Amino acid sequence: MRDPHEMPGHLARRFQQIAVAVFLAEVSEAGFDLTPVQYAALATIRTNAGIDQITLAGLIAYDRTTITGVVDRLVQKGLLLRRASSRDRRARELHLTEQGRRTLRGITPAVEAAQRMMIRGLTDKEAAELMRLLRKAITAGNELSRAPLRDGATGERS
Amino acid sequence: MRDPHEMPGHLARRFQQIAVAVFLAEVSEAGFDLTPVQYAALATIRTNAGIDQITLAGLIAYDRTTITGVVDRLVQKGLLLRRASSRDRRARELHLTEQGRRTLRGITPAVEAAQRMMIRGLTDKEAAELMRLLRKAITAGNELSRAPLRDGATGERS
DNA sequence: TGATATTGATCAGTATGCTGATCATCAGTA
DNA sequence: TACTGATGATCAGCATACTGATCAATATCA
Repeated sequence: MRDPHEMPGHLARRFQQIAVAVFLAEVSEAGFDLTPVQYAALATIRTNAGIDQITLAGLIAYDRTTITGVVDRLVQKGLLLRRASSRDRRARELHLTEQGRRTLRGITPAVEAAQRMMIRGLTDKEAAELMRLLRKAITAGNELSRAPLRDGATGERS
Repeated sequence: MRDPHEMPGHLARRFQQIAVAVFLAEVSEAGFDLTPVQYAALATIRTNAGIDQITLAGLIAYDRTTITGVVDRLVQKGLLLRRASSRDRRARELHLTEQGRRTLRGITPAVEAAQRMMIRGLTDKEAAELMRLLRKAITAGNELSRAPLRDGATGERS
């Protein structure tokens, strides 16, 4: 374990580094300008229209202080609407714009190509096993980061 | 593949997020103030005294523009010496200070505890398989990021 | 040798991600 | 109702990472 290259932490960082690079390359080649983080936020808002920022952060495991900037940039790009909630004046309701919906539809092939590209060295069986092991490790470690996943769909937050 | 949570890219990001949080928690609890990136740089310089910054970046797959700031902060903390090379006046030679060596020795147990913690949900066999699959995917994707790994030990750069 | 290309390092700018703080609002209770 | 605590959002500050540019020094080759 003395060699940093054999440490899980190093491998995690390196795989993530490649994943982001591949995502940006594929998306850019398809003519879009969207980061992995922005894509995940957009896709999550599509299936949760009117969601507030904290709940959004929980659904994709982003830090609450990070989500502010991400939403800022998506609003800036015209892909998102942020408006005050009528029920809770602290909260902001998030909605896709028509351009946001178009962007999501158009970008999907590039995103899926990127997912295949970042595991291109693995067989299908190996790729499936990698996903399974990552999910298992992530589930066990969920509470260890400041921004754990909050599965809102199950009503856990109620 | 429509659910972002099933995408390799999302899993990569989340695992890395947990890995960093675990590292910082363990290291901080042991009384040290060092990031994963700073640790890897320090450990690599220990076994490659006098290395220049570009070579260091290649050995741990950091971007060359990132390494400048990392080295800055390590020098600031008194763990590293950066001095001009006599053979190539463009280059900076990096050396550990005595405090840098002491820090590396003292921090090792915490670093190893962190590596175990971030895969605590897996059996030993599963953990080994996860490492193998990550290494394989990373090797195949090495050239896809701006900061690929350059294995200086094999003399590839000669 | 002299023009050209390459290389080591740095910088400005942008985008995550975090720590810790603040502010307004809401919810619960005495 | 007034107090207290919790919550949604934002902010300042710091540390990765990246894009693309610049500068000085070195290497290469006509």
